[in-house]
Amino acid sequence: MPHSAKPVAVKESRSDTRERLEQEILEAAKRLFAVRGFAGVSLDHIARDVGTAKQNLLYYFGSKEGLYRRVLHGVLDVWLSYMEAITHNADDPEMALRKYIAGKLRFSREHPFDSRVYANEVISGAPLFAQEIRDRVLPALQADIAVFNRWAEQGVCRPVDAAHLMVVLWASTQAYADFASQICLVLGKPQLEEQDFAAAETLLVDMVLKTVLSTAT
Amino acid sequence: MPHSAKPVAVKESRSDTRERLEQEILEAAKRLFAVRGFAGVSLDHIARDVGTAKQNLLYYFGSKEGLYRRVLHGVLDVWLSYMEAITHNADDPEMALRKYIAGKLRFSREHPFDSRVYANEVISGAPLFAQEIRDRVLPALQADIAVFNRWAEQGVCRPVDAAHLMVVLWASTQAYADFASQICLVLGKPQLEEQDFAAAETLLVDMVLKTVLSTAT
DNA sequence: GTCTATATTCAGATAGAC
DNA sequence: GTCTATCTGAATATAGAC
Repeated sequence: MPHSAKPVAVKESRSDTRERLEQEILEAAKRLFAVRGFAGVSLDHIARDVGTAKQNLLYYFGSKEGLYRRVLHGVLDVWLSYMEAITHNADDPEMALRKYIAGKLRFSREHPFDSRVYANEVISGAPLFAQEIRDRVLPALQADIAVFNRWAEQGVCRPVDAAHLMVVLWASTQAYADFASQICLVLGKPQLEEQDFAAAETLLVDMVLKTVLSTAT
Repeated sequence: MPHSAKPVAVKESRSDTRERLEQEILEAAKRLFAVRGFAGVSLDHIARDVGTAKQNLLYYFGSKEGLYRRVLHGVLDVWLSYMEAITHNADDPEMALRKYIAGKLRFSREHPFDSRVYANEVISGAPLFAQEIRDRVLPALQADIAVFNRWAEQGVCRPVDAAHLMVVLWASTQAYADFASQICLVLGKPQLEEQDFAAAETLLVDMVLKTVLSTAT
């Protein structure tokens, strides 16, 4: 590219490069934090993974904790984007539940590292994450629970303990990311395949619909 | 105690002291590893917690990894002791499932740190634990799955995907230990109480029995 | 068996040249 | 903005006195 290119274009190109490198760093950090936890990963570790020096990570993110917070923030963005099925289908319980389960399992399949970073943080008592969970996750969960309760009032579904049902759905679907290594051992295969997620979805949908929609009280 | 006490008694008393201190160290290490992970805890940390010096931990356990392995081994002992409900009630599906769910929830309630150490290790891909899981956990799980399949053959329960049902049970019950901090946020209380575990048990038993025992195919 | 002292490695973070 | 060099603290582990 000739040096006569417009300064604006050059500037954008440079900031694009920086943007891309930042994203690469965040992705690598996510993968490593997911497996070894915050304390188990060094900046050197991450830097080598993306082919740069740890000083650059500090230049970009200020500190290791700063980098980790950025990772957490991105994880939560992804996490929340898969959470909207229930409130977006509030007029059709069966559809809402089917889509919610399918979406959460897709999250586990497509973003296993995000799921594990989240799990690690929650297991630790969410020391850095608590406020963000309170501000962003809790409202989403409570909206879902409110929808369940409305369904029960309207008589379109059985009165269930919505909070605990959410725990079951949440734990069962995320297990296919967080505890994949053990599920693989049980299934006797090196890694989970599409059919395993399909089988999980069939079972979970069956269980939940039987519980929530059955006519018997 | 006079010095004329029998040497054997003295010896036993001393090894008892050592035994007790070792147990104290293992308990403290378990609590800390559960929350901060293997890399997130230093020997100093653990030593201060039990009121001794880190050199003693090294004297007792050889290395940090040695201590961690001992913790893992103990965790697995506890974990397995709560797993026997299904094979011990193989002639009564409803009883077996009720007892299994109740037992796993009791494990989460009574041994939350064991559960979290186990979870941390599995999320990391069980680098130190894989062999022991293969040798001790897998046979137990496969025995449970075999019982399910036998029930289906005998027609006393619906043909379910037993492996995935185990995942749901396992994940849902352990969530009440591993993800307690988030469940507390959702329930709006500082910590889980007996009634929360009771509500979880009611819902899970309801879901599983509806799925496994309902007459419709 | 327990304590003091220390060797050694490695981490996060900073300073300064370019 | 990126690199080399370095500071500082902390961690595992060992040696040796008592």
